[in-house]
Amino acid sequence: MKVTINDVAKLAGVSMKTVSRVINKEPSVRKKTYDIVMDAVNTLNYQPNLAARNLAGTSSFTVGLVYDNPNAYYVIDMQNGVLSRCKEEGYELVIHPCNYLDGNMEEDFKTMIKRSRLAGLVLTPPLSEQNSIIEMLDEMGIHYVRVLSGRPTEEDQDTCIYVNDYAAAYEITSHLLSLGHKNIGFLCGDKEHKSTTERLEGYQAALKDHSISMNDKLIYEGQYSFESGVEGAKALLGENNPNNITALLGGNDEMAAGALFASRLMGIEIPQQLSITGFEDSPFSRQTWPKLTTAHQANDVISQHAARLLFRKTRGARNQDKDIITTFTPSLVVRESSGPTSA
Amino acid sequence: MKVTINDVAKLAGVSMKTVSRVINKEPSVRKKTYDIVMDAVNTLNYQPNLAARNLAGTSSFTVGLVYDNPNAYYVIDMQNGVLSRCKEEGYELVIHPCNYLDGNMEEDFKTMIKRSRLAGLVLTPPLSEQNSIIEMLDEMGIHYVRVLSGRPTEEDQDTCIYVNDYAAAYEITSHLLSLGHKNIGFLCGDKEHKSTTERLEGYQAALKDHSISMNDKLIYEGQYSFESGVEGAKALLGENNPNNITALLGGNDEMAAGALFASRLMGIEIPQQLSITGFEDSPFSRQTWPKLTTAHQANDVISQHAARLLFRKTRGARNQDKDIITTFTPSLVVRESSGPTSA
DNA sequence: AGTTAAAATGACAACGCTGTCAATGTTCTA
DNA sequence: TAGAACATTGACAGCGTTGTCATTTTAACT
Repeated sequence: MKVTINDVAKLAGVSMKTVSRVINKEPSVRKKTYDIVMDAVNTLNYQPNLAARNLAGTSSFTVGLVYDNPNAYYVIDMQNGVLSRCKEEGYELVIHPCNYLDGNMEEDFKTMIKRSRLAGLVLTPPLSEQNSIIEMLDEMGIHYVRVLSGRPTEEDQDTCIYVNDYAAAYEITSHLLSLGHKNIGFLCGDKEHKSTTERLEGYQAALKDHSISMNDKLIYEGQYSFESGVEGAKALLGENNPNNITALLGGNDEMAAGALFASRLMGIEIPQQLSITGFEDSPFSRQTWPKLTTAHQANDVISQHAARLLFRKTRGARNQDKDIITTFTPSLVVRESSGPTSA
Repeated sequence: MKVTINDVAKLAGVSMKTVSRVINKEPSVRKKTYDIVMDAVNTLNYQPNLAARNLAGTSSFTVGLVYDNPNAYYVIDMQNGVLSRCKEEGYELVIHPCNYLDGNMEEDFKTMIKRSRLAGLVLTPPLSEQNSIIEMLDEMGIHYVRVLSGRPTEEDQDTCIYVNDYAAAYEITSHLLSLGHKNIGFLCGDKEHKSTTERLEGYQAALKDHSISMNDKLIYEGQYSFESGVEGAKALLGENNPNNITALLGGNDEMAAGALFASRLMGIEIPQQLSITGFEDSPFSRQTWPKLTTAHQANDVISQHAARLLFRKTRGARNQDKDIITTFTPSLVVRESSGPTSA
């Protein structure tokens, strides 16, 4: 029933070690031998045992995905992306949700790493921005790849995948400007997050390029949550909309949905009286009324590339994956929540 | 740097095997010895190596979570529940998203199982309902626990966790009835799913108990998706609401949100002209306008118990966890989407 | 063909743990 | 208090791989 490397070796008439070489795609195996072994592998439907591989080898076949993002859609997409690569490469995925508020995160990490020696980690924002964590990992000598909000100017192209929120925010803002909006509010996330400042800067740059002066009163800092979107919209639009805002940029889809909700409460018609945009294009940007104009972020693709980058690092020479994209720019998706100014 | 069982044994002045006994909580270790060993474990901060354990032992320390549910919130909750138990018990979790449409699911399963021998699987609906899968697992001799929609009448209390959708649907329907609604529509999911038929029966039972006759025209079969919720609401309410429906039961929160969306399109005020209810209490039932009345389903708790049940099976005598709940009934949460009939 | 270097393969000991079974200690019985 | 019965511990092999290093085969030269 259970097929081991020995069974394959016997059937192929070679040594155990040669089979090992074949399944690890090591060089210096004659083509002919390779084929014979692969035939045996296929006939027996052999699957190398992960535990044995992890135990015996210097490198491991387990990668970890670490996240502290409360957004379920985001997490699932990241998981699926990494998982799809893992499957192809014969790796196993260990997921590690965590909470930056928990003081013992460091301990937690160490435990995880001791228990199953890891090939490396994929870190997702906002946790991937925490320098203390990066330092710890460096100290421990753990490989990792970070998914970060940022612009391709930087050069850690070996350990980072960038999501260019700046450019995306610029594009969304430009979209609103082209619809005639002048007073555009921004419901941004927590400023601790890099994505927030990136998106904010993109927004500001677009305004500047259209010669529109900045107004801090149009910016509300929330926490990327639905609730804070509600609060933000109320704060910016309340008391008869003193700043005459005609469009609202949501820091993400949830905040935009919150703004939509608040608009309903205040009797504001969307998009006739107010345009609202989201960010991320999570499924629920299509499940609001009206559907949200947003920036599509291909999280599954992003995480696939993160995994590929990790594998490239991990396996050094054996794997020189060249087509890894390290910068992604979310792209504008126009739906019903944005429209021309009525004025 | 790397602490092994041998280091602990040396420090404690006992044999490797005794340390093994302690960390596995085997009986027949003298209290005094146990304490000495545990002291050594703590001083060295020892973490048993999972790969070695899996390789050497007859039982494994890896459990799998299998799902084919597209609902991200649901999946995350299930993951977190199982994960929290795994952490406590020193197990590792391997997640396995899959697609029942894929023909090669069986192969996929086998591969996963061969690669890392598993202690067992937690199966979630609707995949947990597929008899072919259960048979396959039985054949392969793999332990599993199924999370299923159903009522506690059945007796597989050793391998199943039931979610009593029947009772929950009964409760929601009763809620609507008590608000004065007589013509209550039902936007149900795919009838292939057990949850659909359970919810449908609960709805029908409630109507019956209130002496309201059934009307098939009030039932629309969708696919538990937002889109099908939109379609269903249009179908039932279109052409001037021929059946004079005043309340709509959504098969889940997404369908309810779809119905909400459709109502907007049709100019129907919620809840003044129409009450709409969801099912599951996923985060987005709080992110619609108005917020959804729904049935709260504690998915994380459910999956924790599923994991506990699996561990009990797996470890036989060593673990006689007695407080495992095997039946959960989602409970009514009243929000703004339901109200009294205007009539 | 004879030599040498390089490429391809194999033998065997790890990896860190658990299972088996034998060897001790301990407690109880008569 | 001897002897049996049981509780506690330890020695050692083996889980299925990979790393190391020795050996054989092939290719590349004179």
